[in-house]
Amino acid sequence: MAKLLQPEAETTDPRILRSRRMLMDALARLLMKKEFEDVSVQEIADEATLNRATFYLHYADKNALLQAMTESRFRDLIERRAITFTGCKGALRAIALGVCDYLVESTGCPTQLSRMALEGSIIPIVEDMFKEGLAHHGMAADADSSLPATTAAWAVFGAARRWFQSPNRVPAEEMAARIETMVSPILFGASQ
Amino acid sequence: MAKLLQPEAETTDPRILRSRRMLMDALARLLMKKEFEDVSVQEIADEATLNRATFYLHYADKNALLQAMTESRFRDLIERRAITFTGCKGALRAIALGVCDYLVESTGCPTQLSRMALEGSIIPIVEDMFKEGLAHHGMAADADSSLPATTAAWAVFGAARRWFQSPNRVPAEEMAARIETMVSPILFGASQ
DNA sequence: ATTACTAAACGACATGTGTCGATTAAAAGA
DNA sequence: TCTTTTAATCGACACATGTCGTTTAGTAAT
Repeated sequence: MAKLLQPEAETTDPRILRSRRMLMDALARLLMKKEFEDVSVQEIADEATLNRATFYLHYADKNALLQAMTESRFRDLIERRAITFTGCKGALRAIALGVCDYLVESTGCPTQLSRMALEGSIIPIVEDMFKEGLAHHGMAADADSSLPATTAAWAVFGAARRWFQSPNRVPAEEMAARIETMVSPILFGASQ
Repeated sequence: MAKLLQPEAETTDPRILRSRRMLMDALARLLMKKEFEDVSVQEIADEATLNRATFYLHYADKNALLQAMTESRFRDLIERRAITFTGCKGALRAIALGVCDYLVESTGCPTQLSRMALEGSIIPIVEDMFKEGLAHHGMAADADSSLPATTAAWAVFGAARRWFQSPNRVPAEEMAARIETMVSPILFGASQ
């Protein structure tokens, strides 16, 4: 495993940003035609009109690209909706709805999801939002407050994933409400 | 992807059982020396004193073997403790403790866990236990009762995983109790 | 014991993976 | 403008992956 270029987005070099954007876009385009497992690094590089070696300057393998792409696009969706977890229940529902909608609009076929490791990119983001919200709400952001954040994030993702893969889906809004009901005791305590 | 032999354990042919057992044991031995990512199918086959092609008769790739091994060993642990989810809170705590202990005793180094997809094998088992328990408890095992089971399973695994990766772990028993407190409203409703 | 069945072994193949060193070219500062 | 820096390209390499057809040998039933 050779070292990559700038670890994350912490760069302003237009060449780096351009290459990463093109790789993500290329993968997104390929995923509309075939399954992730059947996409090779060579194909991604070709689709992005980049050399295969350039791919490895940025990502360790195609899974790392998938992770980065998922993270970037999920962040976009959250930002587009201007969701901030203020620590209220409504925000929890909005986040759950965001996860549901993201799965629908990003993953063509539900069967694909099972083989893709999206949890690694989505859950940490949701977790951070919960942590921020709980900190804003007065609770200190120590290890005690971050355990519920982690647990709630996994619960939300697991529920949304299950919903997305179920044959007859109820509307996303209804699912988000049910997730809120189930998950809010984790964050706010069983009393509320 | 060629088709494999008997889909799962539904075989009595001693040759098949022997090969699978040897492959799982070989992988377990190799994981004590190096990371999963650095283990090749050839190494696994050599360690198991089997031909590499024989590996592919049983598993699609090394991830599939890891999944099968994890599932088998986690089931063993549950069975050894004779845990049955009767629908009571105590059973939930026992299951949470089982997941915590499994992570400790099966995964050498916590950093390995992040790159391994164990959730795919552990969560479904926990989920099934929850479903069974809820059904026993009178609730019908329809889609409505299985959503909490899924959600709770993800929550338990996420919390246990976080605990396992944290630097200064509290005792597993204490963690199991905290998981029980957080997760039980998902299964039993926020009222109880 | 003979037979039918089929898992395991073996060698070989095309393709994909990850890395390397050397070269070219684009970005940014003097 | 010139210079420095470093990303991108290119060809090549050793190795891993997944599959195939054939042969060997273990299993189970007659």
